[in-house]
Amino acid sequence: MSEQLKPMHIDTPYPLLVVFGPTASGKSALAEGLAQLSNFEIISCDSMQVYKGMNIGTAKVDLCHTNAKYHCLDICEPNDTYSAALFQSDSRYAIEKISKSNNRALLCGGTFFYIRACINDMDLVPGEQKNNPIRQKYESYLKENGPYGLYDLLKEKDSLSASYIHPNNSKRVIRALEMLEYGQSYSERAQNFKEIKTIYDCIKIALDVDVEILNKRINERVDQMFNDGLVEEVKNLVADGFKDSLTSSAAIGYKEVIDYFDGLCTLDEAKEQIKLGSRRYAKRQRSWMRSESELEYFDANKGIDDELLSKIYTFYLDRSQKFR
RNA sequence: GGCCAGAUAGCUCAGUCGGUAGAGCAGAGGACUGAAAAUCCUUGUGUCGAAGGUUCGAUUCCCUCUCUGGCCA
Repeated sequence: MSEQLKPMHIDTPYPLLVVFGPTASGKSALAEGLAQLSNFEIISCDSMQVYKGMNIGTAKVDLCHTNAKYHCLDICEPNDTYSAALFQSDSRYAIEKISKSNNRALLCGGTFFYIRACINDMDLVPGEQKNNPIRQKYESYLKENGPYGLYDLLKEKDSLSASYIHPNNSKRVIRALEMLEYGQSYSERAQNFKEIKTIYDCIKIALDVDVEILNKRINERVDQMFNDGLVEEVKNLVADGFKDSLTSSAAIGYKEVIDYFDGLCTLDEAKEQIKLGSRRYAKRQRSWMRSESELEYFDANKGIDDELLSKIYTFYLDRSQKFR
């Protein structure tokens, strides 16, 4: 506990460049462009691009057609259960590696929670997703007593933590109960969420695209995914037992195609659902970005051109002086 | 041409035994510490198709018209 008082800091030869932006805003193109421009190595911060074989639907870069260095891509099987905690250690390991070769780390991806887990002074309480007897216990309690029954249990054991969580959010309620069994209280942490500092020197930027323009790009991108063979990709994954996975099969673009395979909707309906799901995802990302501190916004309505690239690169270099 | 059924929120539709209306979806805003592309919360005023009539009062009843389905010719 006393160690928590002084924030951890890890030195890197250059400050990290952290790129925020909703899905389809051009983050990947920006990262690729900057890697061509300077000695950046890219750490993908994306909860779905970590899985092998999920390429088209996650808009993953084609590693055969780039000489940029990427990390945290294709690091596990679709049936594995990856998590923020695993990403925390994987991404920090990548930063260490990049630093040793005296390159610059560029974090880029849509899973902002993963970015937070990486750069912030966040220690995560244990919690296996699979074969976890504690979770199984509370999940069956939920089944028997309903969300409010479960919530009452948390109120009994730790009323302060309960006050931070909505009764309907059973996933979080279970997690809070699980944390208690490890001697940790959700509330103790929740009180300090806003105060947590980064452990690296970071320069955070965000790509800004008008909603109407972004929605149009999302629609076009989804159409392109289908042209590129998304259905075939999902079919292959399903043949390998994809549907039993806990996390990866819930990805936008995948769950909808599975519904189509299961006869729950037409292919056109699946496509529309993917567009809708992507739009709503972008909305959640925008909401997250608004609460993210020290974000420098760049207009990306016209896409990623050389002008924007050099503008952002210059900004990064200028801001880097601050850390010297 | 005749008969029937519709026309209400961006969409699909409820409803008002006559006192100007509400759900789902979409949209908007938000939360987020080992599932995060997940999970969860908040948010519904619209010439109730148009004109006229009855009435203290009509989106609701009556009449005419327009449009959309369906059926019969």
